[in-house]
Amino acid sequence: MSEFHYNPHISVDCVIFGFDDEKINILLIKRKQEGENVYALPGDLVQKGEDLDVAAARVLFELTSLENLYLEQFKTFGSPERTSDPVDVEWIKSIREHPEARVITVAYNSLVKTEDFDYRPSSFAEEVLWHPIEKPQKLGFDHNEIANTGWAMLREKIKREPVIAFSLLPEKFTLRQLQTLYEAIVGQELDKRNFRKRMLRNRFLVPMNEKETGVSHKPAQYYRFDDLVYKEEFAKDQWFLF
Amino acid sequence: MSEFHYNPHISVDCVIFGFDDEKINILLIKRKQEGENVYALPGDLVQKGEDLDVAAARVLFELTSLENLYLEQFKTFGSPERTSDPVDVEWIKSIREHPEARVITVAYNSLVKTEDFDYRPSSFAEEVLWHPIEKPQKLGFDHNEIANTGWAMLREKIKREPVIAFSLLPEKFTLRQLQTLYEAIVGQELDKRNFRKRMLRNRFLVPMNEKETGVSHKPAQYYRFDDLVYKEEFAKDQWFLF
DNA sequence: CAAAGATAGTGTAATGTGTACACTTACCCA
DNA sequence: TGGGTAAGTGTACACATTACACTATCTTTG
Repeated sequence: MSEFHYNPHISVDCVIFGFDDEKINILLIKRKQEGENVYALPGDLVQKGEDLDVAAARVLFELTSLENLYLEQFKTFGSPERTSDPVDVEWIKSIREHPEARVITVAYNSLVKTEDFDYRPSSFAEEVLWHPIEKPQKLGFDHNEIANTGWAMLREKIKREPVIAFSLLPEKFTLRQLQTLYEAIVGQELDKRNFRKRMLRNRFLVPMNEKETGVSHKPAQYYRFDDLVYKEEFAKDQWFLF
Repeated sequence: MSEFHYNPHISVDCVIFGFDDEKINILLIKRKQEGENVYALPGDLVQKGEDLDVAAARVLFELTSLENLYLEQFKTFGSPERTSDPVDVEWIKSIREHPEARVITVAYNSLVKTEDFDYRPSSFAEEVLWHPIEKPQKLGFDHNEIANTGWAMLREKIKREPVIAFSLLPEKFTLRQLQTLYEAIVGQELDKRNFRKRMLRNRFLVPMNEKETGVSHKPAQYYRFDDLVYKEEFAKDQWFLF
């Protein structure tokens, strides 16, 4: 796809969250410049006539082969200086015709089930990796600010609408996985009995006819998230808050 | 200021909220086109080298002469079709050199104390008016979508961070005014005693040595909002939720 | 095959929070 | 001075949150 198809002034960047049964990670791409590694968020210029949400979904699809992911625009970054670091300018020169142009970027949060994820090389990513959100990592452009803002927005949002957390879990999961996920998000340990009590009164959490196998302790019940029950009964209510 | 100074691809639009002791209004501008009135949100193209937040503050200042208003970016609208209604195209032609350009707009919510407000004519507004947020009004471009989204975001935000409501009230106010404001925002009546009980346990709400005068009933105590006390003691806590 | 190791799974009592509800007070005005 | 009007006040009940310790069930190993 030639640059002719792109709007050189607008890009999208994606903060893609995944959960590895222990902590929250974000997906970074690595670009190679003269031996030094520079990490960045996946993103791309918006194409001419392309809607913003579509552009973000396209970036995600090119990277993960996944469609219909949880995707939410959270903020637009437009500082005139945001792409003027010399290292970044050099990188832009290597891939675009108008490196001097001011680019405003619309940032999106996305949630993926790690089990579904199988990344493939893409036009803008030489290498892709999961990076723990809590571990500092210098990123190119203003991507540190973007990632930090996205993470803060996600934590706020999940308090208000905890159901989006299920986008980070496999189809079947144990209550222990669910609790670990919430602990990773709110950043503190939660009481097991109270957590279960609150969760299990939500009817959209349905037990499956299946238990863990191959574990050297009492096997856990598998549950699934029933989207229909949620929409029918809980859509308007706030069902619990931390 | 000539168009030379503007970035023809990015604009800001402001949803400006005010409270008239009864209901919430938003500030609209009226443009005159061949006798028919078309209403729109105040907004403008972003200038070259101008930060987005600065552009929004500039639009507000040009319209209200007020600075340091509550101002929060809430969403960016970038549908390729958003400025293609014939009536809007005609309007754009009359004020800009490149009417065909795709313009992406960054939308901001703003809160003003109506008492401070004294609008003046500006380059983009022939006439300015307060319009009740609950009363339907067709707006140009995609401004209905923008205003509705802004209102929804404000209502959500104020549940999480109720303190921003004080940006809509005068320096001194009664608890009745405060309650009416909350009722306008949440869209339902609240119990007087419970409302007071919850409010008065917040130490940043401080009674003044002053009461209402000239009312034909028991005069109400005036209160003020103490920003310092709020920041010191309540910044990290959620102090109440509806 | 029995015991040890590991995590799943369970209930209750105390405290705190939200909700519903009706009368008295203080001022103005006629 | 009495009537009109909105301000201001407290209590009882229901519900939600919190703190906390033992038993159940599986695998592994000696």
